[in-house]
Amino acid sequence: MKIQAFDISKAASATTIVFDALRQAIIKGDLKEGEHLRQDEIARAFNVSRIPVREALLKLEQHGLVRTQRYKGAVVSGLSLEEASEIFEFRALLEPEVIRRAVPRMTDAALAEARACCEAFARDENPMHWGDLNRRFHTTLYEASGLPYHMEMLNNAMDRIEPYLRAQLLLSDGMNRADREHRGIVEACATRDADRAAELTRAHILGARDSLRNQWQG
Amino acid sequence: MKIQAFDISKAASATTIVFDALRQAIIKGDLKEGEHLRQDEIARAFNVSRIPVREALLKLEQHGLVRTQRYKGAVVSGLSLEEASEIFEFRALLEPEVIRRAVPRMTDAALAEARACCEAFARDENPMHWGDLNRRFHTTLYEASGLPYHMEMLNNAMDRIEPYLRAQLLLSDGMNRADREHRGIVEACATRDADRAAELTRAHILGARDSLRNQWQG
DNA sequence: CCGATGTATATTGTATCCAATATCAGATCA
DNA sequence: TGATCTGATATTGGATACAATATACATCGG
Repeated sequence: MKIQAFDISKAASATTIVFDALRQAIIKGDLKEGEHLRQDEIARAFNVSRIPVREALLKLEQHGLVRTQRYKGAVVSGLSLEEASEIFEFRALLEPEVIRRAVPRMTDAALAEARACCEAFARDENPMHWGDLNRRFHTTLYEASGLPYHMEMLNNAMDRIEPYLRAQLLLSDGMNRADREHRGIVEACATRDADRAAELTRAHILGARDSLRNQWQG
Repeated sequence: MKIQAFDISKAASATTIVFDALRQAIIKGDLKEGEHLRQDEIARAFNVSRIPVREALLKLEQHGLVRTQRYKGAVVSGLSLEEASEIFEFRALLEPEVIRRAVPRMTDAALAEARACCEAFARDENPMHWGDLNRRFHTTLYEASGLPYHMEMLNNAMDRIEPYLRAQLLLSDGMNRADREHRGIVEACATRDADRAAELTRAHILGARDSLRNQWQG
């Protein structure tokens, strides 16, 4: 077999295409908090019937990205400061443990990739990319943990606070500080100091939460 | 208004009815790991079309209770020992922190209800009720935490390991030990010793994980 | 007899249609 | 004038119908 084959059962169904597009739009902030998502409108936009749209909206609701009310439809669900803080605290609980378990099993390739993320993060002028790079950085470091359930929960949590994360990076010092802290975490991993990596990760996340709080409350 | 009114928009849609029923059936073990869930069959059983059934299955998939493949349908998804262990560890990370935050705000009524759960738990002869009572016990203690996101994640985690939890309680000493540990946790809460409550909770969960591992591998 | 291929059936994915409910503008009445 | 009722329209929930795909079985050639 010379042809480039792949598992077609994982190919995109209409539902997943719509879901991915809407998810991106919400996370990236193109669809804003409180905005109504009309099934008919979305269906026309994607040239499908309302059925896959409804299923996509259902998935978005399960992910907490929209809220729906019977016969009223779906609206993009923002987070209060309290709710966002709680999710940062959720991360602050999980991620230190995840990285602690990952450090002993981390390959040099993973470390190299994490460093590359740092570089790209520091160099990239486009704030729209920062969210992605930040996420790739953390995911890269966590992959070796062998804790897929934790990772899934974290990805979900990240989805919900991504707009806040971006806002926080846009602060005067947000970007520089994140960069500094990221490099500290990588170095702790490189020296196989799991406890230190965990503690730095915890401080990194709680610091982001505090800076968010200060920003919002003035 | 003398009539007993309630928010009808929260009334059960066909989708939620089917979802709740299937969720219960999976959690209670009536539907077993690997079993196929045929849309048509379920639709006939509930006397609805396949649309609400599909939406229920989608929700179950998001909760991790079934796995679906395009054009192949949904099967009840069991957990390997590894996966179950990881979820216990997830709980062991979250629940101590949740109870720590709940202790200072816990009302006497909540403590009384938790104690009542203990009593009912110890007295009830029907193992089918133990899972529910165990869950109500923990939920009661956590409610005052003011951490709804954590609670939601925990409820989801509990759903997935409920069959394992029941199996573990059925062990010779499982039930007695759980009862003892529960009472210890309540007393720590009653004396407002948050750190002790957290530590006991952690030990309680990790102990359950270990006993599960021994049972399965031994 | 064995494996490959074609065909029938079962099952899921999606489109279209109808019913139930919400929303909003105008009419009605104090 | 202003609040309430009433219908028209918009929108969602659910049912039915059709298309795409998988699965099981029969057929055929060797």
